[in-house]
Amino acid sequence: MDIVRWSRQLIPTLREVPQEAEIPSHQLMLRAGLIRKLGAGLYTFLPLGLRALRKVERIVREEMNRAGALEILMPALHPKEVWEQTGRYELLRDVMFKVKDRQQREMVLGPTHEEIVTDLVAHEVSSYRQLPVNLYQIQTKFRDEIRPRFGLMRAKEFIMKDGYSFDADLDGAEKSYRSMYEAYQRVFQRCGLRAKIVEADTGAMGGSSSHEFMVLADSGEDGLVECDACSYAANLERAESVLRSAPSFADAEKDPEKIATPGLRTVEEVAGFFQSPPARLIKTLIYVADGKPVAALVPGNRDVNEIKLRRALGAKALELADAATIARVTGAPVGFAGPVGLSIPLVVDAKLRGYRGAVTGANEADAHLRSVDIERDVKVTEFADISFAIEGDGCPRCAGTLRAKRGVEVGHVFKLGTKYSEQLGALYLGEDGQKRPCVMGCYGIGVTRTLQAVIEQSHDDNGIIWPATIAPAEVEVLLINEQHAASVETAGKLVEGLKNVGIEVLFDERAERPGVKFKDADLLGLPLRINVGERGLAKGSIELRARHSGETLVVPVESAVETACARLAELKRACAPGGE
RNA sequence: CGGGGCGUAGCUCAGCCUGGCAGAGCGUCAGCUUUGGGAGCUGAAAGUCGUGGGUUCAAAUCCCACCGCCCCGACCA
Repeated sequence: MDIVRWSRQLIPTLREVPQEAEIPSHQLMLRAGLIRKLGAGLYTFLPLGLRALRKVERIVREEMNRAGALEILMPALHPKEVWEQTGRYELLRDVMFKVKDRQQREMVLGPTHEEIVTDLVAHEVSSYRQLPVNLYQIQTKFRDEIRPRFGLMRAKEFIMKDGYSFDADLDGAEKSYRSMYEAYQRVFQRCGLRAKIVEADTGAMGGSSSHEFMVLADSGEDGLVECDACSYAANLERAESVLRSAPSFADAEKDPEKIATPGLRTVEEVAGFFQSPPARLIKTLIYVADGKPVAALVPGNRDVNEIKLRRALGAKALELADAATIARVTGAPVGFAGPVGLSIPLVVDAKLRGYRGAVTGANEADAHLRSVDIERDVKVTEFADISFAIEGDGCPRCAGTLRAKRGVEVGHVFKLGTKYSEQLGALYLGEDGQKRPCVMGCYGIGVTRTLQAVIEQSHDDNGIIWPATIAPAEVEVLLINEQHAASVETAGKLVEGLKNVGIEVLFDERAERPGVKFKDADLLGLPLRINVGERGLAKGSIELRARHSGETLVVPVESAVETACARLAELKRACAPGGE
């Protein structure tokens, strides 16, 4: 273990909040001198930031190895052709950085590595005797994000642990998935993170199912719901929900009636006019799916979930229709579309089943219909779940109620099936002499994002509060007056003593005023701090202060190392996975 | 890509509306004083005012174009 002397380090702390940073974790990483920006989504790790990053990586490695995964390192630069084999060159076209070599060969900077690892396994694995195999790497990924933001949370270049399992059959793949799922729980616990596991959509990865590991935070980019009674939790992209009671509205028995609503287009305006809750309205949105117009109907208080809609339609391309298309299809300007009399397919949200007395557009400028009965008046092509769940919906698994939260996705595990192994020829010869594709899983951890998520979840007004397991150093020794000889001597001995028992020490021996050093110590947030000063030494003692609680112990100099050691062990235990 | 904001000293920002010597606080450097929660005094260094063009006797300030950064949205393993 080494000693970090503040005065000989590069720890450029900032008194003020940099203009570029919005959320606490980003501000604190900059202020504590952990990172610096080169450009949008591009960051340099300074020495202390790198130390913390390496600790996260070490935890990830240890848990991957424990679970039997094998570390490899693949290229970040890939020939374009590998990506064309699976069709993902097209699919991920916009997120990939593309470059050419001197011979004008087209290359991409890898945004992920399914194709590359599967190609490897296709060449090197040929028998069921070699399975299962689980390979991972910790490597820099490149994605041309539409909008990098929040520092390391969404960067153009970031470090990711990506792992891939290859099994002979579904049972084996299930076991591999389970084992990674459990390894991930351990990883995040050891990083001091509380990660919520949610059911997730598989997106461009493909595959059958997946779970995301979410760190709850208001600044999180993902919406999710969790049940207040059972363990159900899901990303909003995927979340199902139920209505506890069928809504009933006024005038349900009457026939549809056209009402003049001049200039009223939005749900709020129309709901206000009818003095009804937005839920009484039926929103009719015109989409173009694979070139053909369709109408999607959802309750007025909900939004269309385009992922669900695309799945319901089985469409490859899906986008909102433009104003001209809407006018052609509905005969009315934007804002007055309704389902009655439309001749295009109508996909109706399942939550609209039994809707009576609803208000819809009349397919005519400045007019709406009231007393619409979805079953009686609308030619429903298909009922399907195509809307987002919202706070207060019923849980699909129990009698509980769903709560809406936001989270940062720090890990994602997928069951991939045989999509990649078939396309890239990752086949093995079974016991029976038959060739079969490997059943795959893939598993990602955003390493740099995880580091920042820890800070987002663990800080106060004064600065970072590092979990003991990933702090850039474990104990800060703060020399209050560097001109007081006895203090200097004692601090020096303590630093040596801590080092000798294997503790990582940051020694703040700068010629700064005490206040400056105290403020910097809180900002940087190492778990324990030892203040060595004249006042304490007069009584033969130092102060041992815990960053997370602010609790300060007065400890005799002789037992300072021992006490610090014991305290640190406690703090580390708090991050240990259950049962250890 | 659409909408909004910003770009002046290392950092945070004022000055711009109403054109006329480029400023403050913090930081840095030197000296003195001070030493338990971002000290005090004295002095100093430090800016092509994002870039280019235009208007004007004169542009940080007005106009045009471009670049960069941040936020919201769309999008996203």
